[in-house]
Amino acid sequence: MNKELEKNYNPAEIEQKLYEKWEEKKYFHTEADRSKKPFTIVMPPPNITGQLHMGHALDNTLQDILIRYKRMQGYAALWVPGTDHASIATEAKIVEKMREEGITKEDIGREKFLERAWEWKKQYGGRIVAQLKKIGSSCDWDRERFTMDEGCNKAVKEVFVKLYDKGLIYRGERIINWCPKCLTSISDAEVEYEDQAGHFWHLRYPLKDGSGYINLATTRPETLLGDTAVAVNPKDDRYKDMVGKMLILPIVHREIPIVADDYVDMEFGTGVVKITPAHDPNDFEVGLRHNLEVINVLTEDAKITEDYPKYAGMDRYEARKAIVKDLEAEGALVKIEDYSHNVGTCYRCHTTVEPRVSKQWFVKMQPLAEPAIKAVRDGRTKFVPEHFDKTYFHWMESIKDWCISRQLWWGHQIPAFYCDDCGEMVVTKDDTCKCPKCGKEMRQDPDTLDTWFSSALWPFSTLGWPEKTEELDYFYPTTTLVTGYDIIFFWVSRMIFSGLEHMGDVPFDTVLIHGLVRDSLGRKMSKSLGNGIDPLEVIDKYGADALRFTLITGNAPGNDMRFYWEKVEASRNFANKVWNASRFIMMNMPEDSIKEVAVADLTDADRWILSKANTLAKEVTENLDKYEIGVAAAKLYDFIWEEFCDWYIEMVKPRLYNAEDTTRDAAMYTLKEVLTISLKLLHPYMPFVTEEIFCTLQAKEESIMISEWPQYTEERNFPVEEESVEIIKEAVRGIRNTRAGMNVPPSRKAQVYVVSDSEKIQKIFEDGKVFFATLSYASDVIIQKDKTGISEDAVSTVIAGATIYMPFAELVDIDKEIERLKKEEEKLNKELARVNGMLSNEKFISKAPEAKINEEKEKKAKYETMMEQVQAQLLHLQK
RNA sequence: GGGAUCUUAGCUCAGCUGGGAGAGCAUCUGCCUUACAAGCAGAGGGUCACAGGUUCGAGCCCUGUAGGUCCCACCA
Repeated sequence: MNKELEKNYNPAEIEQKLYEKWEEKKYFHTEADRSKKPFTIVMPPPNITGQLHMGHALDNTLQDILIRYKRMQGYAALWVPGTDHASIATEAKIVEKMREEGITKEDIGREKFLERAWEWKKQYGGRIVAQLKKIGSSCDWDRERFTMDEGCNKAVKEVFVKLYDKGLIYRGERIINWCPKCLTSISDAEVEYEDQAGHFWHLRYPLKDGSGYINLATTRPETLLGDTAVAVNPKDDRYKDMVGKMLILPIVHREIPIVADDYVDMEFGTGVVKITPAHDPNDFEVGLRHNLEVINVLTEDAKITEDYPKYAGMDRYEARKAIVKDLEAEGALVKIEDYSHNVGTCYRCHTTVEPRVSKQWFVKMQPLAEPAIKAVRDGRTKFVPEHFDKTYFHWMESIKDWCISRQLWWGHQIPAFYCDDCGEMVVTKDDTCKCPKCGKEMRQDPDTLDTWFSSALWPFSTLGWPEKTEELDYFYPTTTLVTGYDIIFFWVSRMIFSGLEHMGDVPFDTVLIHGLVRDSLGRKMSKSLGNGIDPLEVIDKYGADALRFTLITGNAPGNDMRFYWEKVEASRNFANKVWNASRFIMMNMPEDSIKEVAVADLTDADRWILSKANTLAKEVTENLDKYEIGVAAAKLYDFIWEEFCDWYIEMVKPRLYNAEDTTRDAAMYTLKEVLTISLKLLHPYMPFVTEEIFCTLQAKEESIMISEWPQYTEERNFPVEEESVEIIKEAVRGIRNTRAGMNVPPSRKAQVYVVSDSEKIQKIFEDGKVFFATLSYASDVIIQKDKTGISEDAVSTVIAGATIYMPFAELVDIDKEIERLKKEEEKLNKELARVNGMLSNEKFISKAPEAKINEEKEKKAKYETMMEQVQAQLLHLQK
């Protein structure tokens, strides 16, 4: 024994050390190298306010697996990391912190506020980066970016000015979604709808001429203050005569008209809608069509304005109560109904959003969306799983203009300047601007841009755009984008149209979509529920490899998964299995290096496992190329644990323990070879254990990270040997089964007779005698062509072409043995019935592919011989 | 209202282009066999939601039904 590993794998001690080594050696750094093919991933930038959660852990594990795999395959594999300034989230946190100190934004002013924000960034921006390192992310930290760094700022301005000049960015007074808590506009995508229990207040508005009333219902009585009309459907006979008449608005006692508009659904309610253009997007549209006045009744924090002294200063819900009370007093309230409806809330703070008319900046979406839809339709960008393209199309096809201005300070300030004297406006990349008309210093628009405006440029801004860099030329378009389905709208779609618009090409070939990590009850992990599991805690307890493996196994792309500690434990056990198999191999490794062994000197068992490993390399590679990451992981798990550890290592033990064995070198060679292949294939999934073992095993090599990815080769394909070993495995399983059924402990060895008249089978067992004996707990293996000399009461097991007998000294329970054989007979009968059914079906014979037919014929022959053997044995025992 | 997706063992989930139902955990029975008890050898357990259809053949493809999850949508 020359190299020693501890009995159990202890990740804590190893991970930190290895990560530091990798960073030091610059393995993560990638240059544009024309002799290689590029493989590029840009990391979805986590928010600087954020802490690593399971979503990040999953997202980054997937990316790291792909990057490590491609790097080993010899690609110039670049993974660009970075963080997002997250304007609204960060600003909210800073404001909150200031509130605790008793100060407001306005108290300190924009400049001082931004100083605080940068301070915050300095303090917390690094936190998430450190956490990403903990899970083993092999990103190129030399290229780390920030959405508000100099380069990104430049890109943002460039894009803004370019789109403005093309007429694709405009400023206008529109009704937008306003968050009364964050005090900013938000885009349509940032509104989350939730069902809320509310009421339907049925009101009646009197006609001015005193000829009666019109009944209508509303969920928001307080907006009545801003009503400037009532609308009915033009086809509605009930109200035909009333169109054009005037109503007296209750409480306010303003005269408002009855207008006819198609928007009104005759079937719904009374078929009458009150129109409040300032506080409802549909009403706004109706207002535009009928030239109605827009009366704003709410302040920016959703309180009634000074225009209505009785309610001034009340927030919208207080005002609602007061107004309902007054309506009742005035006799305008008909009835109140319970009603559940969909209410828009702010995706950040979940305050009910208030539609509000204001002057904002917008991106004109139609011209940008069209090529973006086409790009995905043409397959220039593919979603995995594919069906997410439907989500994308649906959104893109019904997209409205994107409100990009925010009434926030933390972010990219809009590069538009106004002249306070003459009202001139200039959009420019310059930091300051003089009025082209009157020469006066202009004032920059105080608003900032939506956070997603800068992240939309991420795939090219991080590579140097708008400069023409070598990186941009070489690494763009990026290869794969890995992200959750929850941000297809926010981010993926915007990157696609931005890439097409500014780079003239899609930003990535493939979008790999993953689901959410939920708790063990299937609930979303959330702060408010307190059910979140900290990935760092998992790493501390079980290691990063175990966490990574847990997150990607047993899960198909795009599907949500549940987090179970038991699953982490199973993954940890797997890491430990790999560790111990390696430990075993190294314990038996000779001091001097292992000899190269010629193929001719390999035993069937060696060829069998080499062949299996060879196939594994092929399959894992194919699976990874198809983004079937979980499937590949399962294959690795099965191969390493079952084939390699439970079978091959056990097969090889007698050869290792016997110094005289002439095939000892071949065994050592094969063990090391298969272990190395396994480690390499496993490395993208479990980078730490594999590196630690690899460096001990392959003393001459620097790191598994930069070693070569195993490739399938014809020379390692041994179908004949595979078949032979599988026959012996079948015999071993039969023997173990028989023994277990009789409760014979492994320590109780027995003679094992292999009886077969097939020379081929005799030879297989002759060649595999050494390991067959160990695996079947045999004291001795005797191979012969008939039953000569085998005790009458020997128990048996049947495989195709051979019957295996185990005479035990003591009496065995004959009845039990008969019962077991009968069960066997029954099973074979069923199989034969199935095969015969197929083969006697004329249509099957005429239509099924020939290979399939032959396969079934072979099975039939096999079952028939087995059946004969079982029946012979039964007959013998029943005598 | 539209769309997506799911329904497979007690639980959580895999199942690639249609060709004899799998894993992990749990349960049961034996084993401290000198790599690993975080282990080894066995066992039990499934009308693949339901109903049709296509096919020689369906967990997989098509249609419908039921239930769950999610997304989108202006029904006041």
